[in-house]
This record gives sequence, structure tokens and C-alpha cells, in this order.
Amino acid sequence: MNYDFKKIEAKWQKYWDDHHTFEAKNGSEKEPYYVLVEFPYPSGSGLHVGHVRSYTAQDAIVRMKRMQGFNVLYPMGWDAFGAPAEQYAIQNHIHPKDAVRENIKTFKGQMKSLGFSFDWSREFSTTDPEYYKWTQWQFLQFYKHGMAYKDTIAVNWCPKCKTVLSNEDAAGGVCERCGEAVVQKQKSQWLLRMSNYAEDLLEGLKNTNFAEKVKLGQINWIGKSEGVEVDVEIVGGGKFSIFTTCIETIYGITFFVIAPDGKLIQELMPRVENKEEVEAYIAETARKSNMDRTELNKGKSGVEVKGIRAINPVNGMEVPIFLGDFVLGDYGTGAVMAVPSHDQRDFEYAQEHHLDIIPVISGRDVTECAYEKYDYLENKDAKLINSGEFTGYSVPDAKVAITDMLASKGIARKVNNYKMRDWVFSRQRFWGEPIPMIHCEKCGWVPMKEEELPLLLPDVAEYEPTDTGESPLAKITDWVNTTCPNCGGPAVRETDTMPNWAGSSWYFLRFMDAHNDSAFASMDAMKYWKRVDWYNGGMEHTARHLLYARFWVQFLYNIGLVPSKEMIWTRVSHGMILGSNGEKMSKSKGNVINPDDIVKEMGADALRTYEMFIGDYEKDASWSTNGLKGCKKFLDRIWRLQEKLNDKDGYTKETLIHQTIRKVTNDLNTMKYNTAVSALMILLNELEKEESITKQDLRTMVHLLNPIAPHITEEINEISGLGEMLATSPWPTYDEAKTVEDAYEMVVQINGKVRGKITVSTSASEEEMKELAQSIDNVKNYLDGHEIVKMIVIPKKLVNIVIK
RNA sequence: GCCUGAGUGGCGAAAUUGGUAGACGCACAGGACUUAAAAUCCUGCGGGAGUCAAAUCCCGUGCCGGUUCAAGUCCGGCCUUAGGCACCA
Repeated sequence: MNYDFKKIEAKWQKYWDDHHTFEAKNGSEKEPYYVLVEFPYPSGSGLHVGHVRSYTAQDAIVRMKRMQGFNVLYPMGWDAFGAPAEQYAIQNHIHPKDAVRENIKTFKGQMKSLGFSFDWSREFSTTDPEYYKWTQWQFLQFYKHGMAYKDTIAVNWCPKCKTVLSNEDAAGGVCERCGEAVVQKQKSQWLLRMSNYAEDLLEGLKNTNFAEKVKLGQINWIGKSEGVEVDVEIVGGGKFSIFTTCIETIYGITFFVIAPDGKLIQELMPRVENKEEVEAYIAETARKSNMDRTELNKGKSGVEVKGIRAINPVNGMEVPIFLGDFVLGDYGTGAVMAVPSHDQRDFEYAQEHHLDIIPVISGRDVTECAYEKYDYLENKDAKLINSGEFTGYSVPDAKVAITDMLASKGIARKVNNYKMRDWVFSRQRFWGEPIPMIHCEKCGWVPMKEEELPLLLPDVAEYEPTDTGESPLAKITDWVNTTCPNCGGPAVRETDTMPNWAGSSWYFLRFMDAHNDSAFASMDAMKYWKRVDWYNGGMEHTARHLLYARFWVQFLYNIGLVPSKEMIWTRVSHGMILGSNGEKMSKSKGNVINPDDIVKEMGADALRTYEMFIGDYEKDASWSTNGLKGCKKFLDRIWRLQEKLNDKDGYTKETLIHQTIRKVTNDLNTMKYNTAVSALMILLNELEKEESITKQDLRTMVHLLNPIAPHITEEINEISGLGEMLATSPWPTYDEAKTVEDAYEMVVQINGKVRGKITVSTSASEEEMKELAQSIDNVKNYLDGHEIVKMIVIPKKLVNIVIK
């Protein structure tokens, strides 16, 4: 008879709820262990089987850790601000608050039905005023420490939807919703000075245990490049700076290129002879989105800035200046030296605009394409040519010598540049944390008084964006109009809200002390938990969320509000669950699997077991209903194992059980869930072959399986009277000595090919192994008439006989 | 273009880090039980040669080459594929 999973799962879920089995206590004597999964965005479509994979994986670890005696924190909450909730609300004409409440209810019900051992006493949503009060409070700290500022920057704008789009929503230069071409629009935005933290964020990675690919993702995103900033004189007075990583090519400059969106061109404008042409080009660039600028890079567009020439600081050569949209106004100095002989981009630009090409490094011809640094740096014989006093220098020597020479003249310095920019922190949206800033005609931007927080989102019916692209909050005049905290005069509130990355940047700290109303989390609580020991999330968040969160923590650390600079220790990521056709699950492809259906048909334990068995946790895996059935069958067989119980003591298969305990423990610790399940399948196969088994056999079996399939195992344990409740019993331990078999099958190879196998005692000496190897008939045939050159013996494994 | 992975049976995948390739599961085939089906159980299952059946042998981890007693694993050179970044000076 198969087991009644519906009844059993409901029973244990109720038990865990009623007994608060999985609540963590702050300050416990036990060693703390904090496991975190990214809290979900509670969308209208409910939990995805992908969520089930990572939540189960982490659940398995925390269940084992609890049994190993740790005080485990495994919290759950809701990241519920953001555009999708707002969009859903607009379409369905309900307040986002209500939509979110409904969705959370669904998600929570689904999570409970899957038996995740979350500590629900610490649950919160980023949309709770008690929570976003502290998000706002922290924003004020950023502001008060000069880390938040307002600036006018270009944003993606959809003229049809009349709304600002994030770069993600504007992918490909078209509005994701309506398909209209996105344009760039200048808007005043709040920004956080994240670029100040570039070096610290890079350095801090050394104090984390992030997966290597996660570290690399962050390193690439931060995009450090070491180079030299050089001052360049303009003919007839004035100067500007350029940034280069290839100072060794400075003699090859034949022109300079400056950013059309930069400040330099505006300064030079009065002296420009072809103003109309230049202004037209600036306007054209402004119209292009970032996407266009990068995608339409076939031709190198640009115009010469006539009337202004610059002087190459090393040889006094006068060269023209161009505007080119490949130079970005907000990176480096917004101006570059162009060396077409050794930079492919400059080369193409030079060809397009018929400019000179002067090679300055020997080793390859530069008439077809540039001889670039990745190439000449490989060439040890590369020497400088056409480079004045430095001609004949090797590239590394030239780098140093030229930098020193320019530095001694006071016109150059070593500089690091980073691709990472400041964090644009405002959104023209209703459904986000209001930014607690007030604008006063007299006093300018004034922060709200901290004691007046939270600044609540007003309760109104209209949350559609305005025609001008302002946040819908701008329409609510009695909310907008306020008094200046500084002078008491009339003032207006900031109507932009924070991005949804804000609330998720510090939620893991709140879980340490979720109901504190006098601080975002007490220092005591944070010192007790120390850090997130193990954080699981998608690879897609390594460059954004994880970096924002680290930045946020480092800032809080610098102002003395958190106990350490890195509050997240291990970060791992999981692969996606794809549809059975190998494609990403989506409604339009009709390959979506709803976990609710599986729980109803096969049970939560079967779904959990299957998702752990599906394959390498870090890789994508395709859904297979047959595979799921196989795991359900596995559980049914475990259930039936109860029929074999005898009254004896001890283990029936002692060696195998000790091996299995070791295997499962190690595999769970190293995220090899699939082989942990397979080890349990092997144990089951062996126990089934026995006439009867002991309670201890079965107890160990269900104990090891409990982290993955918690309901069925707890039920078997109870009804078969195997012992104390598994969840609160110590995790099984193994004896290394007992994992060793007393005999093994020794492999005998001739010249590396397997020619025989023989059962040998584990205690056999090397000499005995050699003798036994030669006693095999088939081996004898090979040895006959040949000379043995040598024998290689690998203890407890094989003998390889080399013959001639 | 750059950076990261990944290529192993019909399929999902294992392989103690250089030591029996394909554990475990699915699918499939044959058999048992059953009036029958489902469920369950047993057997087989990379390809080929060989045999009544075996034994045994050859080939086989994307491709080509190398190191080694021994290579899925290490080295060199390619091909394919997924993801990330992308005019970052």
C-alpha cells in the first residue's frame, strides 16, 4: 500500500506550525548559523518550481544543521515593491497594497504546503511601513553623509507609455510593454555615490567565500582599469585631460576624441568654428539611447571640432579634436587620445575620417587593422618605434618610463577608473518607498526629521503615471505640499520613490532582529548572528542586488551601524528549472509546471526529492514528469520498508550504512544533492534485499532522508516507533573505521588495460596483491612469453603490470 | 570581440580529482503475479566481434595531437553550445 501523503503532509505541517518548531532564538547558547534564500517578489502567478528547487536545497541544509546542534536562522519575507505589482494593480484596478496582500497569502500557503522550515515569526514585507521606515531612515543617513545627491542625468523614456524605463525594460532600445522606440530624456534623479566604494567593493571580495563565478561577475561589473591621466594643452590656451591604459602608445596620437555628452565640449563651444555642425551632433547623440550608441557601431560617427587643436604633450605635435559618441561623458575624463595604429576602434574612426596612422610599436603591420595591446603585450620582442627618446624601449619599460617622465613634469598621474557608476536611486513610480526629502524654495533640499518617519505612501485611488513622467504622487497635492523642516516655510515633497533594489539591500539584517522598533536591527542581534553564513540566489542578481547589498552594508559599517564590512559569507547560485522541452518556462510556451499541481498529485516530499535528484544543483535542468514519478516510487518503497522490521538491534548492513551517513552528510554540505539522493537509493536497494531489517536500519535511513523529504520520514519514524522526533534528534554520525570494507575487488591491468579482477582482503600487502594479480588465468595468458618491466601497485585498488 | 562554464548511452546524470567509464534514476524490452489492467516484483539494457550460453577480444567520454605504466580527468591546438559583459579609452 502506498502512503497517504496528503494526510501525512498536512499533519506535520500543522505540527510544526503549532509547536513553532523552526523558530530561532536570538542569543541562544548554540552556535548560530544563518541560511538565507533570496526572498521572492510575490507575483500574481504564484510560486515557480524554480523557487522550490532553491528553497528545498537550503531547507535540506538547515534541517541537517539544526540536527547537528546549530541555532539555525532560516527566514522568509517579501520583496513586494516594484513595477510588476504596480502594473498588475493598474490593469486589474486594485490597489497594489491589496494585490500584494493577496499574492503574499498565496505564496505563503504554497511554501507551507511544501514543508519549508522557515522561521515565520520573523516574516515581513518591504512594503510594511514598519520596515520601509528603516529603509527611509537609512536613505537619510546616506544623505547626511554626503552619499546621496541629486543630479540631472539621461534616462530611458517611452513616449507612448509616458514613463521612465529601467535599462532592463528598455532592452534593445524599445519599450518592453508597447514596443515603442525608447528615447533619452534628461531628468533630475537621486543618486547614491556607489562609485566611491568601487575599490572597497573589489577588495572586500577577498573577505567573502562567494562562488568564484560570483566574484568574477562582480569584478567585471566594477570594471577596474589602471592607467594614466594626462593633461593636454589646447593650441591658443586651455587644457583638458585624457585617460589611457596604454601610455606606451602616446607618440602615436593623431587626434583626440571627446564625448558629445560631456562638459568639455560645452566649455569649448565659444571657440568652435563649426558650432552648428557640432551642436547638431550633440543633439543627435542625445536622441540615441545607450542601446543605439552601442548597437549601431558599424560606422564610427563623429564630427571634427573645427578651430580647436590640441598638442601631444610628448612631442608637441598639433592634432585635431573630434566629437565621437563612442566616448562616454561619464567614464574616465570624457576624452581620449586616439592612437589608430594600436587601437582597433581608433583605427576604424581614423579610416572613416581619413586621419593619419602612425605605428609606434614594432612587430606587425598596421595597414589592415590595428596592432592592439592584447597582441603586442604577448610579443616579447615588441619595441617602441617613432617614439623619440623612448624608441627601442620594451613595452613594460616604456609604460614606466613615459609615465615617470610625464609625472615629473606634473602633467600626468596614475589613476584607476571603474566602469561601475553611481546608483540611480529614484523611480517615477507610485509603488515604492517615498524618498523622505523635502524641497524648499529658500533652503533647497532638506531631509525629513527622522522621528517623523515613516513617510507613508498616501492611500489614494490613482496610481497611474502622469503625462509628464512624474511619479503619480505628484498629483496628490495635499501630500506633496508640506512645510520646510528647516524654516517652516511652504515646501514640496520629493515625489519620486526608491527602486525596488532598496528594500532588498538590507533585509538580511532585519531578519536578525525583525521586530525592533527603535533600530533597523540592534547591534547585539547583529553581533550574535555575525553574518549570513550561506546565501543562495540566482546568477542574475550577482551584478545588481548582491553588489547593492554589499555597498549598503559597507556604508553602514563605515558609519558604525553594523559589526562588519561584509555581512554575507558564502554566496552560491542555482541553475534554472527549464520546461520539459529544454526552454525557459513561460506561459506563452505552455511549458509551465505549477508546484501546487505536483503537491496535489504526488506530494511535497516527492517534488522536493525529485528537484534535489534532478541534476547538478548549479546547472540548469529540464523538467521530467517521469523522473518525478521515479522519485515518488522511491518514497513508496521506503514506506513499504516498514513491513520488513524485525526485533533485532544494531545495523543489518553496517558498513554500507556508515558509508551512506558519510556520503549524505558530505553531499548536503557541498550541495551535491543529487548524489545524496542516489546514495539513499542504493541503501534502499540493499535493505530491500534483506529478509528483514532492524529499527535502527530504518531509523537511520529516514533520518538521512528527512532533510529532503521531511513529512514521510517523520511519519514513518513515529508510527513505527523508531525513536524521538527526527527534527529534534541529533543527526546520525558515522565511524570512519566502520566505513571500510574487509575485502574489495582488485583490478589487474596489463599495460594499463583491465585484464582481470579478483577479490582481495583489505589487509593484503603490496606483495600479496602482486602475487594474487599473477594468479589470474587471463593475466597469465598475457604474461606468457613476455618480460615484466615493472608493477605498479595502488593499495586497495589495483595492480598494473607493465610488460614488454 | 572579451570573460566564464559545458560537451559522457535512447534520456537526466555519476566517476573518491590521474587508477574498473556509465553508479543512481528514467525510458525501453522480456518474464512473474492478475480473468484483465494498474500497481508491484525479477531479468536485461553503450556499440561491435564471439558463443547454445559463457569466457574473451576490439571500439567508445565533441575533434586532432601530446605527457604517463595508466587520461572523461593533465598539457597544446581546434569545433560546438549556454550564460554574462560589451565602443569603458
